[in-house]
Amino acid sequence: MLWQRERFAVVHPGDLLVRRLTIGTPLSANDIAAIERLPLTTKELPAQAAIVREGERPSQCCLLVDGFACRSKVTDLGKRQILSIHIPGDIPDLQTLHLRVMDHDLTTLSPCTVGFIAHDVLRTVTREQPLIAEALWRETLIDAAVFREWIVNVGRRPADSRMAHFIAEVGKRLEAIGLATAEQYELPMTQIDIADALGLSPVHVNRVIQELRRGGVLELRKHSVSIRDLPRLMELADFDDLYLHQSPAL
Amino acid sequence: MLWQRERFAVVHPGDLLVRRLTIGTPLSANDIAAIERLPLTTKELPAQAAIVREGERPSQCCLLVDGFACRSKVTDLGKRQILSIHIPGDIPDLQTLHLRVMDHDLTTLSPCTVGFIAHDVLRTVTREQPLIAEALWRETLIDAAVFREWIVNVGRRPADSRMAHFIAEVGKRLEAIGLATAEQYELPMTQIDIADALGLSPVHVNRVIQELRRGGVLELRKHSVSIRDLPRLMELADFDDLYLHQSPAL
DNA sequence: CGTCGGGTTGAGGGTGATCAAAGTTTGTGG
DNA sequence: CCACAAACTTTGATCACCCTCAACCCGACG
Repeated sequence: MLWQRERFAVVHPGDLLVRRLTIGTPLSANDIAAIERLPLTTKELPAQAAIVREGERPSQCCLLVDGFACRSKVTDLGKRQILSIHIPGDIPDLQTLHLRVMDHDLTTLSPCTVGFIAHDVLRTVTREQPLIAEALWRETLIDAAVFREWIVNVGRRPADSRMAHFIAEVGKRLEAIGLATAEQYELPMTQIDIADALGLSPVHVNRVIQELRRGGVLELRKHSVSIRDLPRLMELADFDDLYLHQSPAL
Repeated sequence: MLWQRERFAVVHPGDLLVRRLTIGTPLSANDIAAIERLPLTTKELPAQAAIVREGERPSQCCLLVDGFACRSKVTDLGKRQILSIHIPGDIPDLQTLHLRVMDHDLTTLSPCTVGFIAHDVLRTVTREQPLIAEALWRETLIDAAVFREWIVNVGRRPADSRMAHFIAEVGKRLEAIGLATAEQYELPMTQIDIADALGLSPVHVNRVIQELRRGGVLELRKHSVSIRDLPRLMELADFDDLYLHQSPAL
């Protein structure tokens, strides 16, 4: 992943945020300037590091500048469920701005660069510039739309379809930020992680991957995804990218 | 449900909204007045009526004044997944304020009274009074928190536990608005609906209900839930109400 | 009284879980 | 650079949870 870190090192984290927010909401020059002025302290984290944990009351939000992270919960029986995957440009704990206590964990999947923005600064800006508030609000709404699709995925799709949907979603989102082509991307997750994201056992995930490989749909080897037959994948996945709301709000 | 409709008929829908929003966010008298001034057109709907459908671009949000509703999606194989249950005081399509196109359906479960608030009015108010925006934003964040818990529920809990969790959640939320005691409430859902909410088959839902009944945990008969052993239910459900964020934001 | 939606029951099967062990890759320290 | 450990992947065998199909029952309602 080193190439990736270096690639993003040249991008100012504030720019990353501006680029992201202006996709959905038309911001004024004034708004954009305000976002760029946001004080941001960046930090490097190793893989598998906790960014925030369930029960904590953070006083800042985290902008993922580089690397992959995920949100997860653990049941009383010790089973882990991954709730979402996060990629550069995401603000995976934006909800802490208005929900004080974390109801789940946020963890890095790969080595990450994260930028932290203090809640009080963010709250001041959003109160003074309503369009910034709306742009951020919209981000959390897209988040929720993805959660909804995941409920459908784990609730109603068979394992192969579930897997295909997951691969399609992550690919689509990486493509939107220029980190993937339609058929090839890096995914720093073990089969155990994928199992936790899909609500399956690791053993079954392994078998599904092999089945998709044999079927010529996709290759999935050591953190690298290659889609061999995109139409088949999409059909198997029952994938409709509407829920990602990647086109502008208006 | 008639007693319920009459009960709520005396409450002005605007009050319902004020009461709900002030739980989480401290609003000024000015804010409260603005909310009460919001023009609201109410409408009566029968059970099983579509309020908004996937693909539509509504120009208003819907405040559920009385009755039950749910959000759902259908896969290409025709399987339905219910994404959330909504009770009086909820604004189940608040996300349409910033995400133009609906990515799922919103349907009544019982006869409902709904109040509609135009997007443009809502947008004006939220831009002028940031605390109202924050209060509404917070509502959508709690929504998302519930979605997350549902991912865990369908992804990682066995059928009986899943059922128990669902019953516990709805009870807890109804209790918060004074529509249920801890052990008794009305739930206008068929076993088919419950199956679609839990990602199970109707037949299996039936068997799980019987098992819980025999075990003395709960009764569930024709739209009426009676919890016989609340501690057992909670334990079985692995239920922690943290994710409902029912205590104030601050 | 007949119909219809919903609940209940039984039989049989399949998807995916669990358990266990053997490969394989990765990383680390000597 | 090699040796070793740890983490991850793969495979096989067995099992259970839950699904499907099909029939029947029941109460509500026209």
